[in-house]
Amino acid sequence: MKRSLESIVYSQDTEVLAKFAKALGHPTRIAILKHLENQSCCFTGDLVEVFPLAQSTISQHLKELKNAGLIQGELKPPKIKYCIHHDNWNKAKSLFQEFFE
Amino acid sequence: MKRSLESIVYSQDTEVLAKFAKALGHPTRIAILKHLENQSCCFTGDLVEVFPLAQSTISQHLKELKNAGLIQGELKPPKIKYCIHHDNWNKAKSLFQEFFE
DNA sequence: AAAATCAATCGTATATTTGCGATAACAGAT
DNA sequence: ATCTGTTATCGCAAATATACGATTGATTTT
Repeated sequence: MKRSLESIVYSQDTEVLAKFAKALGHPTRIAILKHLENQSCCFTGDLVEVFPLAQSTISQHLKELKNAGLIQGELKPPKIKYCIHHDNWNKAKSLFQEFFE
Repeated sequence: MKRSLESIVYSQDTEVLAKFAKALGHPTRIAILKHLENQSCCFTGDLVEVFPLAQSTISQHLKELKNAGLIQGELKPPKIKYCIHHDNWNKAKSLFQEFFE
Protein backbone atom coordinates (compact mmCIF):
# COMPACT_ATOMS: atom_id res chain seq x y z
CA MET A 1 0.00 0.00 0.00
CA LYS A 2 1.28 3.43 -0.85
CA ARG A 3 1.68 5.48 2.30
CA SER A 4 2.02 9.17 2.76
CA LEU A 5 5.66 9.94 3.41
CA GLU A 6 5.00 11.66 6.67
CA SER A 7 2.98 9.08 8.48
CA ILE A 8 0.26 10.73 10.44
CA VAL A 9 0.46 11.05 14.16
CA TYR A 10 -2.81 10.86 16.04
CA SER A 11 -3.46 11.32 19.70
CA GLN A 12 -2.88 8.30 21.87
CA ASP A 13 -6.59 8.05 22.61
CA THR A 14 -7.45 8.07 18.93
CA GLU A 15 -4.97 5.32 18.18
CA VAL A 16 -6.07 3.17 21.09
CA LEU A 17 -9.74 3.62 20.37
CA ALA A 18 -9.21 2.70 16.72
CA LYS A 19 -7.32 -0.38 17.81
CA PHE A 20 -10.13 -1.51 20.07
CA ALA A 21 -12.71 -0.74 17.41
CA LYS A 22 -10.78 -2.69 14.83
CA ALA A 23 -10.73 -5.72 17.10
CA LEU A 24 -14.49 -5.40 17.51
CA GLY A 25 -14.97 -4.99 13.77
CA HIS A 26 -15.89 -8.57 13.04
CA PRO A 27 -19.13 -10.27 14.07
CA THR A 28 -17.36 -13.44 15.15
CA ARG A 29 -15.21 -11.50 17.58
CA ILE A 30 -18.23 -9.62 18.92
CA ALA A 31 -19.95 -12.96 19.41
CA ILE A 32 -16.91 -14.43 21.14
CA LEU A 33 -16.79 -11.51 23.55
CA LYS A 34 -20.52 -11.74 24.24
CA HIS A 35 -19.98 -15.40 24.98
CA LEU A 36 -17.15 -14.54 27.35
CA GLU A 37 -19.31 -11.98 29.09
CA ASN A 38 -21.91 -14.64 29.80
CA GLN A 39 -19.63 -17.51 30.66
CA SER A 40 -17.10 -15.21 32.31
CA CYS A 41 -14.46 -17.52 30.86
CA CYS A 42 -14.13 -20.29 28.33
CA PHE A 43 -11.76 -22.55 26.45
CA THR A 44 -10.87 -22.39 22.80
CA GLY A 45 -12.51 -25.76 22.29
CA ASP A 46 -15.83 -24.47 23.59
CA LEU A 47 -15.87 -21.82 20.92
CA VAL A 48 -14.99 -24.29 18.19
CA GLU A 49 -18.19 -26.10 19.08
CA VAL A 50 -20.26 -22.93 19.21
CA PHE A 51 -19.12 -21.50 15.89
CA PRO A 52 -18.96 -23.36 12.58
CA LEU A 53 -15.38 -22.30 12.03
CA ALA A 54 -12.12 -24.20 11.92
CA GLN A 55 -10.10 -24.39 15.12
CA SER A 56 -7.32 -22.41 13.52
CA THR A 57 -9.73 -19.66 12.59
CA ILE A 58 -11.08 -19.39 16.12
CA SER A 59 -7.54 -19.34 17.42
CA GLN A 60 -6.71 -16.49 15.11
CA HIS A 61 -9.67 -14.43 16.28
CA LEU A 62 -8.65 -15.06 19.88
CA LYS A 63 -5.16 -13.94 19.02
CA GLU A 64 -6.44 -10.65 17.68
CA LEU A 65 -8.60 -10.06 20.70
CA LYS A 66 -5.59 -10.82 22.85
CA ASN A 67 -3.36 -8.48 20.84
CA ALA A 68 -5.93 -5.74 21.23
CA GLY A 69 -5.82 -6.43 24.96
CA LEU A 70 -9.50 -7.26 25.28
CA ILE A 71 -8.97 -10.79 26.54
CA GLN A 72 -6.28 -12.71 28.33
CA GLY A 73 -5.40 -16.39 28.42
CA GLU A 74 -4.63 -18.44 31.47
CA LEU A 75 -2.92 -21.80 31.26
CA LYS A 76 -5.14 -24.58 32.56
CA PRO A 77 -3.32 -27.53 31.04
CA PRO A 78 -4.02 -28.99 28.73
CA LYS A 79 -6.44 -26.19 27.99
CA ILE A 80 -6.25 -22.43 27.95
CA LYS A 81 -8.90 -20.46 29.73
CA TYR A 82 -9.75 -17.17 28.11
CA CYS A 83 -11.31 -14.32 30.05
CA ILE A 84 -12.10 -10.70 29.51
CA HIS A 85 -9.14 -8.47 30.38
CA HIS A 86 -11.07 -6.28 32.75
CA ASP A 87 -8.63 -3.38 32.98
CA ASN A 88 -8.45 -2.92 29.25
CA TRP A 89 -12.14 -3.70 28.92
CA ASN A 90 -12.90 -0.77 31.18
CA LYS A 91 -10.44 1.36 29.30
CA ALA A 92 -12.20 0.52 26.06
CA LYS A 93 -15.57 1.14 27.66
CA SER A 94 -14.61 4.61 28.81
CA LEU A 95 -12.94 5.48 25.51
CA PHE A 96 -16.08 4.60 23.60
CA GLN A 97 -18.20 6.35 26.17
CA GLU A 98 -16.34 9.63 25.94
CA PHE A 99 -16.13 9.31 22.18
CA PHE A 100 -19.90 9.13 21.91
CA GLU A 101 -20.18 11.72 24.70
CA MET B 1 -10.86 -16.05 0.98
CA LYS B 2 -12.17 -19.50 1.64
CA ARG B 3 -15.48 -19.29 3.42
CA SER B 4 -17.28 -21.84 5.46
CA LEU B 5 -20.04 -23.31 3.34
CA GLU B 6 -22.75 -22.43 5.77
CA SER B 7 -22.12 -18.76 6.30
CA ILE B 8 -22.69 -17.89 9.89
CA VAL B 9 -25.76 -16.02 10.96
CA TYR B 10 -25.33 -13.67 13.89
CA SER B 11 -27.91 -11.63 15.69
CA GLN B 12 -28.81 -8.35 14.08
CA ASP B 13 -27.27 -6.46 16.97
CA THR B 14 -24.01 -8.33 16.62
CA GLU B 15 -23.83 -7.62 12.90
CA VAL B 16 -24.69 -3.96 13.29
CA LEU B 17 -22.30 -3.43 16.17
CA ALA B 18 -19.48 -5.09 14.21
CA LYS B 19 -20.26 -2.85 11.26
CA PHE B 20 -20.05 0.28 13.37
CA ALA B 21 -16.89 -0.95 15.04
CA LYS B 22 -15.29 -1.72 11.72
CA ALA B 23 -15.98 1.80 10.52
CA LEU B 24 -14.35 3.12 13.69
CA GLY B 25 -11.38 0.80 13.23
CA HIS B 26 -9.08 3.32 11.62
CA PRO B 27 -7.50 6.30 13.38
CA THR B 28 -8.20 8.63 10.48
CA ARG B 29 -11.89 7.88 10.67
CA ILE B 30 -11.92 8.35 14.43
CA ALA B 31 -10.19 11.69 13.92
CA ILE B 32 -12.66 12.71 11.22
CA LEU B 33 -15.57 11.93 13.52
CA LYS B 34 -13.99 13.81 16.42
CA HIS B 35 -13.58 16.75 14.06
CA LEU B 36 -17.24 16.49 13.08
CA GLU B 37 -18.27 16.40 16.70
CA ASN B 38 -16.47 19.67 17.33
CA GLN B 39 -17.38 21.47 14.14
CA SER B 40 -20.81 19.88 14.07
CA CYS B 41 -20.36 19.78 10.30
CA CYS B 42 -17.66 20.24 7.72
CA PHE B 43 -16.76 19.95 4.07
CA THR B 44 -14.51 17.41 2.46
CA GLY B 45 -12.07 20.15 1.58
CA ASP B 46 -11.69 21.13 5.22
CA LEU B 47 -10.54 17.65 6.05
CA VAL B 48 -8.08 17.57 3.18
CA GLU B 49 -6.40 20.55 4.80
CA VAL B 50 -6.46 19.03 8.26
CA PHE B 51 -5.05 15.65 7.30
CA PRO B 52 -1.96 15.04 5.15
CA LEU B 53 -3.87 12.69 2.90
CA ALA B 54 -4.94 12.86 -0.71
CA GLN B 55 -8.41 14.15 -1.46
CA SER B 56 -9.36 10.77 -2.86
CA THR B 57 -8.28 9.06 0.32
CA ILE B 58 -10.34 11.38 2.49
CA SER B 59 -13.28 10.86 0.19
CA GLN B 60 -12.91 7.11 0.58
CA HIS B 61 -12.90 7.32 4.36
CA LEU B 62 -15.99 9.51 4.23
CA LYS B 63 -17.64 6.96 2.00
CA GLU B 64 -17.05 4.23 4.53
CA LEU B 65 -18.38 6.32 7.35
CA LYS B 66 -21.41 7.07 5.22
CA ASN B 67 -21.88 3.40 4.34
CA ALA B 68 -21.74 2.54 8.01
CA GLY B 69 -24.39 5.17 8.55
CA LEU B 70 -22.36 7.27 10.96
CA ILE B 71 -22.38 10.41 8.83
CA GLN B 72 -24.55 11.93 6.16
CA GLY B 73 -23.84 14.37 3.40
CA GLU B 74 -25.89 17.36 2.50
CA LEU B 75 -25.51 19.16 -0.81
CA LYS B 76 -24.36 22.74 -0.35
CA PRO B 77 -23.19 23.43 -3.89
CA PRO B 78 -20.56 23.42 -4.89
CA LYS B 79 -19.60 21.69 -1.66
CA ILE B 80 -20.96 18.85 0.37
CA LYS B 81 -21.54 19.35 4.03
CA TYR B 82 -20.97 16.29 6.16
CA CYS B 83 -22.57 15.87 9.53
CA ILE B 84 -22.97 13.16 12.10
CA HIS B 85 -26.01 11.01 11.38
CA HIS B 86 -27.55 11.49 14.79
CA ASP B 87 -30.06 8.64 14.72
CA ASN B 88 -27.46 6.07 13.81
CA TRP B 89 -24.93 7.73 16.07
CA ASN B 90 -27.25 7.21 19.00
CA LYS B 91 -27.92 3.67 17.84
CA ALA B 92 -24.18 3.01 17.81
CA LYS B 93 -23.77 4.67 21.15
CA SER B 94 -26.37 2.49 22.79
CA LEU B 95 -25.11 -0.67 21.12
CA PHE B 96 -21.60 -0.06 22.45
CA GLN B 97 -23.03 0.91 25.81
CA GLU B 98 -25.00 -2.27 26.26
CA PHE B 99 -22.15 -4.31 24.85
CA PHE B 100 -19.81 -3.05 27.54
CA GLU B 101 -22.68 -3.25 30.07
C1' DA C 1 -22.25 27.34 -23.65
C1' DA C 2 -17.96 27.52 -21.18
C1' DA C 3 -15.31 27.83 -17.11
C1' DA C 4 -14.52 27.06 -12.36
C1' DT C 5 -14.98 24.54 -8.11
C1' DC C 6 -15.46 20.70 -5.42
C1' DA C 7 -16.21 15.80 -4.47
C1' DA C 8 -16.71 11.01 -6.21
C1' DT C 9 -14.99 7.39 -8.79
C1' DC C 10 -11.57 4.67 -11.51
C1' DG C 11 -7.38 2.21 -11.97
C1' DT C 12 -3.46 0.62 -9.77
C1' DA C 13 -0.23 -1.08 -6.21
C1' DT C 14 0.52 -2.95 -1.86
C1' DA C 15 -0.82 -4.50 2.79
C1' DT C 16 -3.87 -6.68 5.72
C1' DT C 17 -7.64 -9.74 6.89
C1' DT C 18 -10.12 -13.93 6.80
C1' DG C 19 -10.43 -18.60 6.17
C1' DC C 20 -8.78 -23.42 5.74
C1' DG C 21 -5.92 -27.71 6.39
C1' DA C 22 -1.63 -29.37 8.00
C1' DT C 23 1.81 -29.24 11.21
C1' DA C 24 4.19 -27.88 15.35
C1' DA C 25 4.30 -26.93 20.23
C1' DC C 26 3.09 -27.59 24.88
C1' DA C 27 1.84 -29.82 29.21
C1' DG C 28 0.19 -33.80 31.62
C1' DA C 29 -0.55 -38.80 31.72
C1' DT C 30 1.12 -43.45 30.66
C1' DA D 1 10.57 -41.48 26.55
C1' DT D 2 6.15 -41.73 24.34
C1' DC D 3 1.38 -40.85 23.83
C1' DT D 4 -2.68 -37.82 24.25
C1' DG D 5 -5.43 -33.78 24.23
C1' DT D 6 -5.45 -29.03 23.32
C1' DT D 7 -4.06 -24.77 21.16
C1' DA D 8 -0.83 -22.05 18.28
C1' DT D 9 1.44 -21.37 14.10
C1' DC D 10 2.60 -22.05 9.16
C1' DG D 11 1.55 -21.83 4.37
C1' DC D 12 -1.60 -20.90 1.17
C1' DA D 13 -5.62 -18.59 -1.39
C1' DA D 14 -9.00 -15.17 -1.87
C1' DA D 15 -11.14 -11.01 -0.34
C1' DT D 16 -10.90 -6.47 1.57
C1' DA D 17 -8.65 -2.24 2.97
C1' DT D 18 -5.59 1.66 2.32
C1' DA D 19 -3.37 4.93 -0.33
C1' DC D 20 -2.32 7.58 -4.49
C1' DG D 21 -2.86 10.19 -9.02
C1' DA D 22 -5.87 10.89 -12.79
C1' DT D 23 -10.29 11.36 -14.43
C1' DT D 24 -15.14 12.05 -14.28
C1' DG D 25 -19.34 14.14 -12.62
C1' DA D 26 -22.19 17.58 -10.68
C1' DT D 27 -23.43 22.28 -9.83
C1' DT D 28 -22.82 27.28 -9.86
C1' DT D 29 -20.87 31.23 -11.99
C1' DT D 30 -19.47 33.70 -15.83
